[in-house]
Amino acid sequence: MDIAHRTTDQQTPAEQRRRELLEAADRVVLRDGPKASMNAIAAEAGITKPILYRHFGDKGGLYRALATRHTDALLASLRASLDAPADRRRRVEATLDTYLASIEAMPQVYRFLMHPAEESHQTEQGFDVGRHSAPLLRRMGEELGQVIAERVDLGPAAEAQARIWGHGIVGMMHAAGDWWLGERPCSRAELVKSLADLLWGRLAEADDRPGGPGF
Amino acid sequence: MDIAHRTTDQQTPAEQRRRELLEAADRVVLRDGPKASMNAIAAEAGITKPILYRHFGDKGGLYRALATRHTDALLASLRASLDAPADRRRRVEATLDTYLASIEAMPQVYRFLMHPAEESHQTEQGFDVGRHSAPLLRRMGEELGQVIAERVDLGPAAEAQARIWGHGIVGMMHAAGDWWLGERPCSRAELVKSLADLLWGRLAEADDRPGGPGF
DNA sequence: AGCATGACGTTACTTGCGGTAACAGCAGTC
DNA sequence: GACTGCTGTTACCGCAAGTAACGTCATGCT
Repeated sequence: MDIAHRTTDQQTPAEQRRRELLEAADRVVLRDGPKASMNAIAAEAGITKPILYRHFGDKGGLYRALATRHTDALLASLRASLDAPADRRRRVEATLDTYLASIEAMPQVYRFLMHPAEESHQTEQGFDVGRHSAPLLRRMGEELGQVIAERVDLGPAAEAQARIWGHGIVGMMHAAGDWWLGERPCSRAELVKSLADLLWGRLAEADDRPGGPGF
Repeated sequence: MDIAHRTTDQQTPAEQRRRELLEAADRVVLRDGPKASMNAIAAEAGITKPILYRHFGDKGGLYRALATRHTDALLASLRASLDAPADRRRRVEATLDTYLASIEAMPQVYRFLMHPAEESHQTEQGFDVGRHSAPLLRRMGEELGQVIAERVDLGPAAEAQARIWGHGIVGMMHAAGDWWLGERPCSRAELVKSLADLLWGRLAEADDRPGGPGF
């Protein structure tokens, strides 16, 4: 009685098993969202709970492993867009579009990554507030900040500025994408163009409207 | 035996009670974060669970009531900054600063509003993905989009553009603020200035750095 | 061979939370 | 005085996370 067909024989059975479990978990999370239960995941994998716990420690561990996989994949495609040989505006638009296309194609994955619904029975309160935010946003922000620092000449205090911009731009992309995905008020291309325009300072350039409210 | 000192006698006991319960819940959520249990909240209010459920239906109802209170408060102060009589750059900076000052002053509240950790025992999967995002972001985005549409002359397709920008800018502010609150890499004033600079198109103006990586 | 180690797997349990009966006191009110 | 409606209670259900204790088979060491 052998396993039906293993993808590659070139790795330890433990790693192989872990991959299988992660893939099963993936299927369940894609189907049920972040509220997928450990029982359900175990059942999907054809086993029972304690094995999951032996492999991943706790639910957070499993989810972290899943998130890392997807995050890595998304970051890889973003890096590709960021590294395309074109002028800055083109690269920015390509990156925005890549991100939006990804979340559009896999909304469940996106939702899982952004709202992990964490819970640790013993979180200390107070100082490390922001830590619970979706780690994907942080990673993307840091990454983009680094790219900006490398490529754009920002004068003094460039380092700090670049990081701020990285996180800010990622947040802009994320929030706009989240809203767009829910309401679909326009095409993806329009959204990309509008966001790029925003980054290109069109808010500052535009005139006031006649008869402003404050006067 | 009278209640110690009631704020106003001008309301029905039911409303009065509801306010008291919400204040107790507030205290617990501020102390324990979003994972505060209904038991704990009930205990803090000096009563037991079923009363909470009679007043708020379920946990989501209570949290929604709490969130609405805080969201309204934050939006009110943001509107004040947005309406200050000054030029656009000043208003933008004032609004950013107001937001950041708020989350800096009440990080627990902020965390609660942004990560409600919702759960409904019967969520349908698929179409309404983004719905679970923090409603505060949506409200702020819509609000800002409206303000932009009212005040800024954007030519054709102004409506759509303004909403996109509203959500985008709010997302930028949020993500940058979240990161900043966690790492405190610079002063609030510096963060405000950098973000305003980003919105003012300094990313587009800046030169490439000598020796870009692509070539 | 004999035996220890350790991965894989199970059943059955504990704990804790959201949520819900079912019941008890105590207004007002016709 | 009984009816209504509010306050409050204890005690329970269902369910999910996480754990304990046990069984089983392969491997490798002496």
